[in-house]
Amino acid sequence: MKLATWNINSLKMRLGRVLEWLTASATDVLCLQETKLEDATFPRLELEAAGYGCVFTGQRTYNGVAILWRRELGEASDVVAGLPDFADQAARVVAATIAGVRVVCLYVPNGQSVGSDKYRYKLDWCKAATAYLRQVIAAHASLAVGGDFNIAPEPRDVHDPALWEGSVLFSEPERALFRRWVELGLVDAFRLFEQPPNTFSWWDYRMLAFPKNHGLRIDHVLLSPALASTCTLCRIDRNARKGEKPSDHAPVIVEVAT
DNA sequence: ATGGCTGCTTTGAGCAGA
Repeated sequence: MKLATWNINSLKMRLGRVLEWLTASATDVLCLQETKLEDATFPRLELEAAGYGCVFTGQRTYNGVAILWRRELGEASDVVAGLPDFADQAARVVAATIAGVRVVCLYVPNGQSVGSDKYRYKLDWCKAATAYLRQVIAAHASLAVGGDFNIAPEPRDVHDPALWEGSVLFSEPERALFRRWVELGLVDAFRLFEQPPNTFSWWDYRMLAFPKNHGLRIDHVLLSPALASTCTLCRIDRNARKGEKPSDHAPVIVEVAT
């Protein structure tokens, strides 16, 4: 199974790009973040016509997550939206079981700046996510968590770690929360393999960040130990950041056996 | 060349993203 995660920064703007990329990359399951669509306007029929099933939870303007999959894989089961035990107005989590794999799609809050109310919300949200992931790990041996985590785990995930030290996306409390998820048993699929240095998943639209490769690796696929033991590839498709009207994020792709 | 923000919103300046 090829499974990927991609913050698409408006699915309305980029549905065509998503469909082209799904076909070209032969992706089986895709987690999307920042769809920015209410459920009533989600392009379910277009996706089904193209051969993909979808589950989603969304809202106007902000947030919104979805999981798409090739319909040959069958139906999704046990669809759950949101974090249990966390009152959240934002649509940031959706989960489903597809072809025997529990797939959790996350959009972690950005946090805006260290010390802000939004940063506090990010830390609280991540603590609730930790409790949720602990439950999901206990219930599902075959688990993939794909998402925009808005956390760069290590200095090598940041183009200029000295510049970013202490900033939102790379502050120590955020990195500590990411380590908690690894301590629960989740495996950062990207680090299972030797990777080209300076591989990132997000580049600011401003300041020529992409051509200068001034990026961060903040989008991740975390795997349960059983699924990680079958993982044969993890890479970031930098090419998807090119061309007309790209998202500011590139997809992260894994291959696992099911 | 991959190029100097983008998408969204009570349509137009301000917010949010990261």
